[in-house]
Amino acid sequence: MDTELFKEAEALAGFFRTFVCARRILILWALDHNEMSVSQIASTIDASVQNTSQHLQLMKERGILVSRRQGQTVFYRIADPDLLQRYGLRLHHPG
Amino acid sequence: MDTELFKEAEALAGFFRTFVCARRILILWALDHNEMSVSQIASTIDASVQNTSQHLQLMKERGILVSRRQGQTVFYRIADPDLLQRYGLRLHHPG
DNA sequence: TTGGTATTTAAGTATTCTCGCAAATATTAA
DNA sequence: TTAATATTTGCGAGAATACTTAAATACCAA
Repeated sequence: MDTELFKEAEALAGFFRTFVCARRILILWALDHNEMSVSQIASTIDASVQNTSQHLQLMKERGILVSRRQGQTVFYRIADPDLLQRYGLRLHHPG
Repeated sequence: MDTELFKEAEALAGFFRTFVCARRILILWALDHNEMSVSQIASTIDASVQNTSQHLQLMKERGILVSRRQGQTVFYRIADPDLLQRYGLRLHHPG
């Protein structure tokens, strides 16, 4: 078994761990072509601000989101606009 | 928070749980355009036959793999040939 | 039937992960 | 400084999961 191959599989698996949580997928859908504050996102996905912040941090650490602060408010957005398309993450039945 | 939206996010998250395990990604790479027996796959990904069988069962239950038996041997293959492409699962640096 | 090979299943363990709660930090305004 | 708002962080409980070992099942040949 090739070690390099296993390492690449491990890296890809780690990347996909981002998408195993429904709330994080809802966050990605909310941020599709949008920038939103933490509390706006929390409200949208019906989660606590703390929990939302934890998810946002995790996705930021993995390079999936970026953030900017404006006063007291922190806005998050998707780093790569093509992310949802590239990884088949789009909502299938929008409405 | 729309319940339907949450249910779809949950379904997609469940689907992505398939890809959070390096060995399962290695299995998908091994089966790309190939059909292989359980023991062949186990040998290829350097895992026990039991563990490999468990992963194969899981992916079959989720509709990702299909199998056929020929005598004592069970062969697995990827159900949808476009799966790896559609979900960004391809090996980035093939060698 | 008996024996051999291929695969599946069951049970137990250790690790990982999400979440809620509470406390801490950051920024602004008075 | 003090108070108010927005966000982040630390901690512990409960659930989910990958792996190992051992046993069971399926099929074929003699």
